Amino acid sequence: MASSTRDALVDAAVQLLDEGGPEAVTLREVGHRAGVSHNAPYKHFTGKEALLAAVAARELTRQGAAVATATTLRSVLHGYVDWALARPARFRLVFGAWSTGSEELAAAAETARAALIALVVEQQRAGRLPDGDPERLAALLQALAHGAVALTLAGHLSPGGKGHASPGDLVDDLLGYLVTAAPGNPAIRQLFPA
Amino acid sequence: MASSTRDALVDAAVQLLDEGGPEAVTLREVGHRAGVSHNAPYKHFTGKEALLAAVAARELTRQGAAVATATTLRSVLHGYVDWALARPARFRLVFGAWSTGSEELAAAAETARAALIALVVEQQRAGRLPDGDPERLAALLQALAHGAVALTLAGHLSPGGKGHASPGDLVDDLLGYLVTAAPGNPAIRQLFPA
DNA sequence: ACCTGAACACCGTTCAAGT
DNA sequence: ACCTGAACACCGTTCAAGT
Repeated sequence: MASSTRDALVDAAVQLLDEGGPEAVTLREVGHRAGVSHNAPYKHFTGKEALLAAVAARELTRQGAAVATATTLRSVLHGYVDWALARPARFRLVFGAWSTGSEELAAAAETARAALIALVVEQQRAGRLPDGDPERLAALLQALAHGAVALTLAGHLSPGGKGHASPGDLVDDLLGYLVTAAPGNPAIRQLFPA
Repeated sequence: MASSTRDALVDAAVQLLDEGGPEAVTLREVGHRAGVSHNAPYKHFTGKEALLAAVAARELTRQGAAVATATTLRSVLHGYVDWALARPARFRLVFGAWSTGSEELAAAAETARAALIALVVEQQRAGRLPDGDPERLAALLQALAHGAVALTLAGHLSPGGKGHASPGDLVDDLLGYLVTAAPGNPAIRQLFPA
């Protein structure tokens, strides 16, 4: 209760972001929706970017928590894709260009990364993913999911209805190729016997 | 010579974009650097976004031409990554959120896509890539390269120096997995005989 | 400690006017 | 057809002042 104004400001900022994109997030309108004056935000945040960083950190923290509770690697990646497609403005904000690196945001990103790596290790032990540095394999998976969403949002992925590969499809494609190259594949086991 | 002012405006915009990011691109400074008044741009472009769209289209057109002249799939993807890392502001602009879709930009994207698909088809015929829809495979490759760059620029990829996988490394990783799953791999050929 | 109202500098855009 | 200068509305930020 001590600083409920701060939460109200972040809430208003998220609301405006979803409604009209980043240019709709003005400190004046944020303050108005939070029931305070147009420069009250400066009593809680250094400036506009610090407010947006708080929004991004909260969003990424929730996303990281969702990753931690997920059980399968595929569901994590599909959850990532679904979130980004449903809330494109939040997705762009979280991974946008920050002039000052918020440590809160970095911590949230690290949590999500760790959860993903744990799932990769688990799948590697089951022989369903290739061997090798799990961090690097996790980076490969996240990069593909991220890029597929980003290109889709930018309209640069299969503009026509022909080769209509959705981000979810591409995630499944990659997982399939990795399974093929995994030690659990009998053909691969023959090539590289234990 | 008819509209050299237009080119001067685009040149100035690119220069400002590289120097100080998108917020440094103000119509006033663009006009000043082009040697005209602060609202002369309105005689050549609908508004600021149209000017930025022209910048993006020119950049993507050049990128597409580079793809068309490249000989190997790997060199195309590494060229994409190197360009994005060297000119992050241009990369972000090209794939940013456009409220109005410039057809010039869309055409440039289509050209680059077609060149990439042609290279994929060629590699498939050589048995060095898995079979299947080449458009979809091209989308997979582009999505990975794009996502690896985007996460790196956002600082969300291997922040520590430990699992230091660069975008170029991830591109090579994916190509390696795809080669493993390709018909040219003897183990795979044994599983799926022609 | 938290908030307000006025004020400043800056920017995108419009308009009347010039050649 | 292309350009200029003034003007308008809007926004981020600062400041003096209030409780």
